[in-house]
Amino acid sequence: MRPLIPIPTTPDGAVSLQVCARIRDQIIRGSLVPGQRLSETEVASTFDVSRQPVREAFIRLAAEGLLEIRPQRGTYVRRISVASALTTRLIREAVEVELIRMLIPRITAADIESLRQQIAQQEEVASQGSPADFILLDEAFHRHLAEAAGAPDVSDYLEALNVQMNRVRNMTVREFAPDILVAQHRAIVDTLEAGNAEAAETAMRRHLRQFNIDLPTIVASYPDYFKDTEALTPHDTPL
Amino acid sequence: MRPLIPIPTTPDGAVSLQVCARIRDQIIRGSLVPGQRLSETEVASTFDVSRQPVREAFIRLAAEGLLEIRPQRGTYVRRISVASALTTRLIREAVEVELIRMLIPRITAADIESLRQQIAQQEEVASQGSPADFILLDEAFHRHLAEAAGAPDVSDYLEALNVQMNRVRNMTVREFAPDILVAQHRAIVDTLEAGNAEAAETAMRRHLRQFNIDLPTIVASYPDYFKDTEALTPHDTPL
DNA sequence: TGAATTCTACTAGTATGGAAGTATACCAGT
DNA sequence: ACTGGTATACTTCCATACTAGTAGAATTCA
Repeated sequence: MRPLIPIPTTPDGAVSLQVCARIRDQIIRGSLVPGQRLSETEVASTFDVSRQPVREAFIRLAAEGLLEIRPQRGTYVRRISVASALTTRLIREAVEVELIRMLIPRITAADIESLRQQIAQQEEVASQGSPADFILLDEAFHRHLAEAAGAPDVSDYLEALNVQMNRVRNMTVREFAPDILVAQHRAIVDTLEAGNAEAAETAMRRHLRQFNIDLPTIVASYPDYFKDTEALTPHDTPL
Repeated sequence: MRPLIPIPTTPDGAVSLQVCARIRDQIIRGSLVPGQRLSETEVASTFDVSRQPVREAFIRLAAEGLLEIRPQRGTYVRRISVASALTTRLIREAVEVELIRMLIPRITAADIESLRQQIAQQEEVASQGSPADFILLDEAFHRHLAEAAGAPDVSDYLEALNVQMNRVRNMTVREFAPDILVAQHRAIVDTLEAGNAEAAETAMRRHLRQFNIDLPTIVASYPDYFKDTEALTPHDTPL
């Protein structure tokens, strides 16, 4: 089995939570690959703790949809469901479009400026940074949109929805082309600055549907990281 | 402490999951009230199992947002956050409006008929059934809309989002006026049948914003079932 | 009387042993 | 060669004992 990367001091509270955080990180960043087996005993000895906290960490991660516990059989890193990735993307599009609508009448010049600065940062990281770094900036961008729209809490839910999609992005370093996303971000800000509601909505939809364009290639490259691969007939028409 | 209702045979698999399911049910149906304390030992002896499976059930329920585990202190039925209830409602509105848009071009006569039948059932239950029964019918109605729109999986996510809102409905039997909701359902179907996209969208928004109208009264009646009560300045304008 | 302190009875968290179940390798019989 | 049974080495799950940390009552001291 592919070894777990050893701990570099996680100064959290309960051991169970520390283990949970570390494994979650490794799954999202892709160093634990979908389908891989994780044994309670093995992880316990790796982290040098007893089995119980590991078990509880597994339960939490299973609840988050990152692990799959098959009773008396084994625990595995959950494969990414294509169907649910498509569904969460659809939900995200609906919500972000709504945010755009709320945003149009109340966006300020300061917002525009801040967003442009973020895009500049994204441009740098896009050329030289890792996908994980870019994802952080991307989330910050969308979070700013939600805040400016007057519904900051929404981004918490959106980011939770995005976990599976981010796993995809992180494991496909090659196929991942962040510069396209940066350009789309810029298009969104341009239309927002112009106060053109319809164009902004379209720009946002096009941006989020990029995922549907990329997904088939990725699934073809890493078929056994996914399940439900037959679901690849996205219900949305390309904008 | 208010006693837990003893088990009436839950034929599931693992003990941990049985306990989890029973407690979840009691929280959602309101027989375990927000803020109430739940001791691992006490629950364990009530269900006549050891502490460990109870503990694991608690972890699951905490991940679902139904319990709050305060380390070394105690475990409590989570109070309902007004802020997050408002946020989830907003998200739901965005998604259901998107479903309406997808639905308009593809809805069939059979769909309309089925929806009307469901409304007839709702009318019966509204006058004599319990909130829990009505909620089931309500969810079925919205699920049918999602299926007809070609995105059946969306309802799974929506129902998960709705858990906290349903807790509110279940504990407020008095204030709960399902006949208003039935009328709103009928308005939605009417506009859908007419093929009027804009009107259907408006009808759906009005329907879902009913929650924002009801919430202040409910919070005033049961203040200590909530936290964040100061968040009660909903960001949406009444349609 | 009042305030600080210690003691006690809780709590959740962890460690460990063993029970029940599953998959696989091995071997016997056809 | 192939099928069927069995032993074995796993797995997750549950029970129990113990640790550590918290809240509050009782006690002590000013």
